[in-house]
Amino acid sequence: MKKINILEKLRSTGLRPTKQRVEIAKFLFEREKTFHFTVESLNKLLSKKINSKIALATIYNTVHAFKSAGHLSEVEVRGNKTYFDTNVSNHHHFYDSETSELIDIDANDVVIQKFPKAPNGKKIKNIEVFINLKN
Amino acid sequence: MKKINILEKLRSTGLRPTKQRVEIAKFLFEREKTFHFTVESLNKLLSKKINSKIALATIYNTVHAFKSAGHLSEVEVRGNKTYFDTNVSNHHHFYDSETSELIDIDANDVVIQKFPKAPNGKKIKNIEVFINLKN
DNA sequence: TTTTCACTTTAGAATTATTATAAACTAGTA
DNA sequence: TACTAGTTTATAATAATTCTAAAGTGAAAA
Repeated sequence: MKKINILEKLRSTGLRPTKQRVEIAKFLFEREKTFHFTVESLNKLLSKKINSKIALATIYNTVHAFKSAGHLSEVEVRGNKTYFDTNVSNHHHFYDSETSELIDIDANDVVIQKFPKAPNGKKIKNIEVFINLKN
Repeated sequence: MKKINILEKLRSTGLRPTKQRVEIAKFLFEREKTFHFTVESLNKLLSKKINSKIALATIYNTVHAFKSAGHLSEVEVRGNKTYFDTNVSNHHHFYDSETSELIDIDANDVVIQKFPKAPNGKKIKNIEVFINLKN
């Protein structure tokens, strides 16, 4: 993935490609594997990686902007921090509470044979499977 | 469920049955249906329900003590608050983000036909299925 | 029954994650 | 080039939770 695609990716979703957004987008999306992070971990990694400092508030703004634009998904994890995932396709997760590490599971690797129908006037938005690990 | 059972329930798990713990335990466990709550909601409900005020820190302490003792389970919900559940058996959840409401799903109502094996030296602790609802 | 002490409660301070504010900055258009 | 809406920034504010240390208490021992 080249820088030009990052610019297009941002513009295509109405996000003005500012210096900070491009830096963050390159860091997040120019990868082979999907990437899981919290705002805190991203902030630390970015401040090591790049020379120019990006304000923490900007990282929050940007991550939320990317999420709203569909470039990131938010992963539910027990605990106080919010995890994000560069994999925005429908998929599931392993969670290793020993290391606080998330691992993607391809949607095709999980088959749910039976599940209840939604209550009263509700519909099912999506089903998330979360496999907790131990040693 | 009678008060004597509450006392036994606490004692059997090494929890000294203090006035506050018994009050909270009665409120949580003397119910027909399972009960989902956050510390904040529990605090509000308790301060309405009972005359003697219980400190917020005590509610935190007690809920965590009950969780460690296996009398409560913690439910993963996207967002900043931690939800607890009086249903400690293996089961799943609907989550209605419109109302922030959790609904239990019996373990028997979900059948997972296929799931990946745990990575490297890890084992699967449990599998949680989370069905997000929309209107 | 009284004493004792480890466990518990409490109010308030501290911490942590996140959001709000408002002033300075800037990408894209006119 | 100048303008403007959108963006960044430092800092303050908020919210959830944990910490602290002093006072209180259940239950075992005397």
